[in-house]
Formats: sequence, C-alpha cells, structure tokens
Amino acid sequence: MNTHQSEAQCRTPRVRIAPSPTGDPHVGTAYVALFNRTHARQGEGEFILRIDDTDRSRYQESSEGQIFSALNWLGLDWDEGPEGGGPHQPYRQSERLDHYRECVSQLIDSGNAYPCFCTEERISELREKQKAAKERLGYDGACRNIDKAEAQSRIEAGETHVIRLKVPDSGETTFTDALRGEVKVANSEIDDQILIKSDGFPTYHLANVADDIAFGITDVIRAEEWLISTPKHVLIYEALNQPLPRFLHVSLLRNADKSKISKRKNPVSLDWFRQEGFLPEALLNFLALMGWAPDDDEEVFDMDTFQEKFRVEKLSTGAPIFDLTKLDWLNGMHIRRLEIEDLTERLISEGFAPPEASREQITTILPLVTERLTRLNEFSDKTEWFFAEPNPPAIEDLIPKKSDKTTSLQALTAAKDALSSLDDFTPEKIIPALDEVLETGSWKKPFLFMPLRFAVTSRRDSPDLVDVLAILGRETVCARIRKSIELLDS
RNA sequence: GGCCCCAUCGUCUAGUCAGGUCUAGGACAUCAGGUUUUCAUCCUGAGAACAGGGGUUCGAAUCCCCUUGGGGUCACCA
Repeated sequence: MNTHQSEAQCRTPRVRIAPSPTGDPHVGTAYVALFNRTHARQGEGEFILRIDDTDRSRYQESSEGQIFSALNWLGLDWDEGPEGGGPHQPYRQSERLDHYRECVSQLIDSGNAYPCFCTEERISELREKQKAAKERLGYDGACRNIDKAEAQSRIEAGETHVIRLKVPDSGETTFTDALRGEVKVANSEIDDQILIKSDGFPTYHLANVADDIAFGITDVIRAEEWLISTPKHVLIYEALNQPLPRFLHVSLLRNADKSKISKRKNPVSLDWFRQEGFLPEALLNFLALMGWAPDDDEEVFDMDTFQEKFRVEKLSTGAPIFDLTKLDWLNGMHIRRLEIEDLTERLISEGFAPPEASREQITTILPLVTERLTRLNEFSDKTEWFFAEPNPPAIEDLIPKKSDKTTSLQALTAAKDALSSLDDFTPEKIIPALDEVLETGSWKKPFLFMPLRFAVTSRRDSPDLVDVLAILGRETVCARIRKSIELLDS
C-alpha cells in the first residue's frame, strides 16, 4: 500500500513550510522551518516557502510581509518562494486555484470525490443530532450518491456546493510517521473531508497535497497537530495515484499547563523576540534544543554546527514546555560570543542603542557590559551613565552600610584630588592612585569604592569601577564626584 | 465522548530502536561555597526524575499488556 514511501527518502530532499498569513509571524513557524531548512541543507536539497492563504476570512494583508522579514531576521531563508522565484510559480495558494480545480476534477472523475449540496444549516443540525445520540461526528454522506448528471446540472444552475472526499466505508488507512512509526486509522473514523469550499477555494487538505505533489515535496515535516489528518492526505495521494512523501510530525510547543502553545499564555510572535533583544542565533539555538540534543553535550552552538550534527529522525516525541529561562541564558552566551563590532552593528540596526550614541561610543562601552547583558533591550538602561548625565545618586547610596557621611565625604574628596592630578587617565594610572588613597585613608575598600561608584554611575550594579572611570574621563569623573560631595555636604 | 499521539530531575533533554557498562548522564533554574570594590561573568559543590501495576527475562528506564495522566483532533481554520 505504501511502497512508495521509502522511495521518497532516496531523493534529494525538497521540503517546505506553509505558513498562513493570518496574524503575527509565529514562533512555531520558525520552529518547524528550522528543522525543515536544516534537513534540506544537509541533503543539498531545497527549502520552499509556500503561502497558505486559502482562508479569505482570516487573511491579513500585512502578515505575509511580516512572515518574510521574521524568517529573514532569523536567517531562515528559502530557496523557492513567492518573491524569490522558483520553478513552480506561483507559491501563493490563492493564485493556484486552477491547479486545485484540475486536481479535484481528476478526483471526481475517478470517483474519489463528489459535490455536496448540503446547506450549513443541515450540517449543523446533523452535528447536533450526532452529539445528542453520542455518535461519531461527521458528514453522513447524504450527497454521495447523487447522480452525476443531476449533480452537474445543479452545479450549472449555480447551486451552492462544496466538493468532498469520498472516504471508503471500510478498511483502514495506514502510514508511517518517521518519528512514531506506523499509524493506523479505521476509514470509518475518517470524515468525508471538504476539499473545495463553497467559495471555490480549496481547504488545507486538498491544497497541501496538491501542492506538495506539484512541488515534488519529499518530506512533509510539520507540526503534530496534523498527525491525525494525515490519513485523509494519504487517501488523496492514493486517489491521485501519487507516491507518498515521508511524513514526520514534530511535537507541539506547549504552554506551562501542557496545552498547545498560545498567545494568551506565551509570547509567540517572532516580532516580540526581536523587540525584546533576543539574538536570532540564540532563539534558533533554543528552538533547536526543544526536541533535539547534541550527543556531545555542547548546548551552545551556531547554525553551522547544528547543521553538522542534527538528524531530523532524532527529534524527540515529548511535549516540550516553552520556558524562556534557558533562552535568556543562551542569549547571554551568544552575546558574549559576538565580536564587539558585530554587536555594535546589531545594537544600532535593531534600535537598541540610544539615538544620540555614536558608533564609536557604543564600541567603546560595549566590552564593559556584555557579560551583564541577557537581552539587548537592557543596553540603554545599563549604560545610561555613559551616554547621559544620570540622575544624582541618593544620599544613602553614597554612604555604605557601617560607614558614615564623614567617611564618604573624605573618601570622595581624596579620590577626586588623586584622580584630578593624574597626567594619564588610564587604568594603569588610576589603579595605583586609588590604592594610595585607600592606604592613606586606611578605609575598607567598599567605603571608598561604593561612594565612588554611585558618584559616577548613580547605580550599584555598574561595570568594573576602574574601567568606568577610565572611559568616562577625568573631567566627567571629577565633575560627578564634586556633585556628590556637594550633595553629601548639603 | 470517539479516534490518534505521548509519558526520565521544577524546565529542556541523554539513555529506549539493537535489555546488562544506569547506585540514570548533561544543561538551565534553585541553593551553598569560591573568585571579587558592586552587579555580572567564571569556577566548585548540593538537592532534584525513570507515572503506577502486571508480565517476558538470569537481568527492564529500555520489550509486551493494562491502568493512570497529559496532549492533539473531530470546521466550508490552518
């Protein structure tokens, strides 16, 4: 029955994702795209982007462009798609209506599909009855045996209708999922699926099979929510006398309560991750880890490494809860792996740098904060003292615990005097100068360094103090210390 | 509810296909130390799991069955 399934595996992979332009670009799209694209690259095959826009009621015009740019942001570029060209144009399903019509007439001719004239009212009444009687929900086949000539004339008379798949009453449909093995469903459990809606547009089931055949798709790697409708697809392939692709259903990302990931319970828009300051490589790394693990325990990796090691067959079947904690850690790791110039560029182009900041300034300050950054959007806050005059520190912050006002005043004054007389304002000069201040005043280190830190940065969690001083420069440092002295004095 | 899928630390997972090397490994998170003028980085350590019950076997996290739990799906949405 499925003898064709193994043949597909020998061919150069042609895989696809088919996002629906119905809203913000979804993290699940990136998740599935990552595995598809990587699999294609490994076999030197093609990764195809198809736009699944057959639902006119949920269609959002802006969505398609957002999907493109989100995918591009992540570096998940495609070989064939709506705008990049490719040998199977068009790649938008709304533009392929003729193709589906042709496909469906073939199905009707071979007796595998039929027009159905039932009204929506009848269908919902039927469903109510079935519910009440606790029967299996589904179409009852009322239009199955309408005479072909009669059906034709009713269609020609303009009667509203859909086209349904004629599912065998008996027997079972089987296919192999590359992760879960053989899946078997009784045909009596499969509904006479609508293939063409009354508006003339195809449903997902028809459009996807028709296009996967037309595009020569070898591996259907998609979310697990499609697993149960795969038998319908298999039936269509068989009715069309086409070989089956290899099916592989990737586990669904989950909310903390284990339900399918949703925007009510999780950030799911790729735009959100971008705005929050996650690096594409970190998000991809994180997504890769949701369902796959490298055998060498090296969990921080780039896409080249991933492509070397990943095997789509090694994807796990569990239900991964989408928990951002590890993503934060990964993001920090990837930030620290980046060259300063690269990081500078990203900060600027992604809009995380203060508008008045110059490229040189950012490059200068960046080494002091990279190990303190988990998301790029924290950059401005953490470097505020560098780019602008910070709000003056609170008086109590200038006086460390167990110290007192007089001590802070003396320490700051001594530091200011020592620093202002420095000929070179470099770490090499600043360190001995401060050491000397410490020694002559015989203060505990924090009694000098904490007031100083607050005086120049107005915050407790600053980068290394000596670096801060050197970068700020003598003039600014002395001015800020002076201000704090005045503050304490008043 | 029917059908289908799934089940290892709080979370992501390795180990399951080819049963012994598993007193179950790693990572994140947590906690405790260390480094340190703060925060962070970094280093060390600790606690933390095979859902339950039956089989098969000399031996089961691994194979089989049942139970339980979770999820998906049952649209003229994808």
